[in-house]
Amino acid sequence: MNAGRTHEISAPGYNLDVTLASGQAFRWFRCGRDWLGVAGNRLIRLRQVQDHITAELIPATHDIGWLRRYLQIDQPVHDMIESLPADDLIARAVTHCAGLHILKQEPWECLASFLLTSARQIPQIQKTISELCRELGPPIKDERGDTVGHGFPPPTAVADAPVRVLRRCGLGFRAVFLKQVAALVDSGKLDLAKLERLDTEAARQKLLELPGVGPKIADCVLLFAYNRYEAFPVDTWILKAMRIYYFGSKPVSAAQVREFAQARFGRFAGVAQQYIYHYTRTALRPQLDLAMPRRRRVRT
DNA sequence: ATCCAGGCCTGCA
DNA sequence: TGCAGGCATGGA
Repeated sequence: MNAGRTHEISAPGYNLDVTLASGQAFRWFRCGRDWLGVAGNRLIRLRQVQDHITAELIPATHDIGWLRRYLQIDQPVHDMIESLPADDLIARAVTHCAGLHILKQEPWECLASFLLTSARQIPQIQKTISELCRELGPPIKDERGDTVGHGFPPPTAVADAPVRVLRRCGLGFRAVFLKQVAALVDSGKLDLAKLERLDTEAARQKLLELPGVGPKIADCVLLFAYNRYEAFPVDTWILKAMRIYYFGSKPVSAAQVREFAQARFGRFAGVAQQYIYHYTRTALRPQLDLAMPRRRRVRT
């Protein structure tokens, strides 16, 4: 083993699989028992065995404090969950996703990534982001100088890229939004570090001013980059599940569901959201298709 | 072929 | 304020 290349992290109560598979971050891929991904401009291989996570990093480093922080190893999710109402949906989700943690991602990457999520499926999002990084991201080199991956492109790189290049990565209509937001960050008109100091509602308003960012994406950034655990993103899956479990399948709006969740789940609503989201997508999906079948075209 | 995807923006009532 | 249609692109 090269010095600084592999590390052992004690992580009792942590479930790496559900955490990385739950659609918070889009640069992780399961590789047998391992997870392979890029974070902090390093290629990282992670494997959990019982209460320990092994991390292999390229380039090597002795400082894994930032990785602990990214994974939120010390996050007291158990205590947060205890504070949630123990109703049927929460109980099922918490059991199904035991050990799921909320990551703490770099704000620019998180914002840019979720800008690309609208009206797309997760595998497609992953593919697009991979393309974007390969096209515009800084190369990651191993000790022999070979390129083994790419970091996430900084705002400057995206702001300077022609829309045509972004489109080539598969961004579609989101290309213009991403370029505009990148320019705002690059110029300093949007200071993502400063959002950390604002209260959640003020930060949310700032995010909502951005082109292509609405309530759902803003809440994702608040939750996954700034760890504002009260933020409750309402996507199509959350909407379906919440309608069924709390509204008797009535077609309530996303805004109504969000208001309801804020009141019911309180300061850890976002944690509840991620558990419900992953549970719904993995365990509940077939039942949902049954409960709300796709509309068939009516023949005339 | 048609619908939908971790939505958002615009235009119209 | 609320809602339908449009937006690029690809998978089911």
